[in-house]
Amino acid sequence: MLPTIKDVAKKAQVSVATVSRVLHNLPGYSDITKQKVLKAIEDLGYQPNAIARGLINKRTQTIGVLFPNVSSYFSAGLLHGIEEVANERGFSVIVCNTDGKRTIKYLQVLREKQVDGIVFASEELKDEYYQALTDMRVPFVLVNNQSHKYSIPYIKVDDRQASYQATQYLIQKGHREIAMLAGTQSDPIAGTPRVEGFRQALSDYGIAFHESRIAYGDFLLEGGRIAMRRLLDEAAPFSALFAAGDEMAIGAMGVALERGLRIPEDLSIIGYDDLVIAQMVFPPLTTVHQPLTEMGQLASKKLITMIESSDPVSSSIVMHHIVERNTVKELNQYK
Amino acid sequence: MLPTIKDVAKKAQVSVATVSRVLHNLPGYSDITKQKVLKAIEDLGYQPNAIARGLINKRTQTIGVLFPNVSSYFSAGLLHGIEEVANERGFSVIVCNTDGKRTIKYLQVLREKQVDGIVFASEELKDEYYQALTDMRVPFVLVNNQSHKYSIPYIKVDDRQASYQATQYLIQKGHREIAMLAGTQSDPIAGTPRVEGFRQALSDYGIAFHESRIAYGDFLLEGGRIAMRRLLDEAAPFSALFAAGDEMAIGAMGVALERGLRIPEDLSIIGYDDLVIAQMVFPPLTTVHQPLTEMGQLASKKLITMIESSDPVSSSIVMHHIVERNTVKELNQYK
DNA sequence: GTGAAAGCGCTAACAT
DNA sequence: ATGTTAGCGCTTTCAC
Repeated sequence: MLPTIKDVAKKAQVSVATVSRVLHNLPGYSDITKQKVLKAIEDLGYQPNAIARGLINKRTQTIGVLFPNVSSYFSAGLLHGIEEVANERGFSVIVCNTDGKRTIKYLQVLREKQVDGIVFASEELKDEYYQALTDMRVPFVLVNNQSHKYSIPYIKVDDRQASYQATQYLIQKGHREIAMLAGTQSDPIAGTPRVEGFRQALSDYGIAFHESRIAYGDFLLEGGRIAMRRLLDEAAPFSALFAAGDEMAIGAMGVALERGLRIPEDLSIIGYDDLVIAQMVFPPLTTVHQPLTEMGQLASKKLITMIESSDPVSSSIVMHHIVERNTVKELNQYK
Repeated sequence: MLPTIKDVAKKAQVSVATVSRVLHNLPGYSDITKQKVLKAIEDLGYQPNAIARGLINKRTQTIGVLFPNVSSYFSAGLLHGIEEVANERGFSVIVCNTDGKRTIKYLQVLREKQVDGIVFASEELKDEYYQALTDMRVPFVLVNNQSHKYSIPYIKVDDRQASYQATQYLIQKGHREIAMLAGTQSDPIAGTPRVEGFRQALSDYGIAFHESRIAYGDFLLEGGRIAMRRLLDEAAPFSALFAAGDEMAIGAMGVALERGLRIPEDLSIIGYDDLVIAQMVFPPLTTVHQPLTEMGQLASKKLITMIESSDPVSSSIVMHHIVERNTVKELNQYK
């Protein structure tokens, strides 16, 4: 049995109340008692029981984080940031991999475990989830994700604008025949807005939009490969490609290379996300950087602010930027 | 305030003991009371408080996982497996990013939070950690890591053998001039054993070992790049390279490509780990597969077995295997 | 300056 | 079949 506060009290020959006082640096004991207590704690190797504390304080100093897929690079980056500031502020984090179907179940678990707040990442906030979340009466924030229906603090980049700029970047490098590898068509967060940004940029620069030059993937490597083949086989020729996710961009690079296309000489590619792999592939991928760690940090900060002060916090649109590496060629005619 | 068992009892007009009984499907109540209780639970939206439960049961149904770096691909894969089976068995997981220096602090937190067990991943088990761990009196397992001093269940691949086989694979493809990109020289887990396997294979096949043909990196991309340049500049020429980690292998690929070497035509490369990126680079990397998810699953299974039965469990050497992709060329003279 | 005691939400032994 | 009660380890009010 681990030593409890009672053991300490007995050993120091004081009451548990006094032990508790010195534990919390509250006033009300002589210096000599303090020493006795400290010594007893030391001798016994006593450490307070956070469970018992939590029962009284109604605070567990624990937050829950829900991801659809913990092992994606994306989640890993966010988690890193979330865990970092949570830790600094004295909170632990319970990770939950919803796999897109265990969300409700996990919310229940988190409620039973009495977490003090929740980070809800990369998944659409369905009504059902919203309901469960508000029922628990703890604050929560959305990451890489936003709700139009409810006003919940969120942290994300402006997908539409980032896509616009990625497209614009290609245009400014002299490209006019540009194809797009879009994400899941139905995805209201990372799907539609990125396509809109792309189309808007083309339109603003007076470039006709060819429906054939857009193919839909699922953000994953293999989906990117398949969509890329379709593009290469069926679309009007293009000199540049905007992929709405790095994995897809990398899949596309592979397909292009297999077909003997050199990158960027024969085909320019710009990705989206700036996953760590973007700098590992050859040639290194030019892409839109999303500050994942920072987003995670912000999420924790906002959440903990809400937990500790219960006053409302604002949402954040974090800055993306284009990281120029070696997959986009400047076309001669513009030089 | 969330409803408590008392609220349910009052509403159902029974005692809390009865509510507790139906909650746990224990015998001792009529069907009619059961209905009343169930209805009250439903109406109130009651969910039990796991903190209060934990205080009594001395079980929190929570495990802690310590990683030196949560956001590495490596940890992400392990975490995935760990979380998956933990969840199936009714446990939550608290992640801790030790960053190589917060280990002791985290162990303290996990103790205070009364976790039921701990997965200690990818970090050397120093005496100090061992001490803290045993002091908490909860079971723990080691992943990708092992202790020679203490007998703690661990899960890992046989690094020495895997390296031997990777080297052997190159030899069997006809290569005799083989260089190695090793990991951190002092790393007793993933460093030394891999070098030993490499040397042993060369020796067994009667190939002389050139000290110049081995360069040390740090398992990371950039370290791999630097070491590769050194190899290319200073080592006796070689037709094949064994990199003790995929990130380093990919860094080496980039350097080779930059120098105009074609892979695998001019240089064959085999990696180690089979991180998801291995299949994303071009050409796809031949490498030694480590079943990360499976290792994570095993870790959870063993740990939970220890928690629930407190009888000892064995260690596991999990199977690696070589995944043949396109970075190793079969040399003509052997055809 | 210090202690006794109530109680957080729940379980389990003991009554009835 | 159902209720009463004593804690689990801690915090905190109230006495002294």
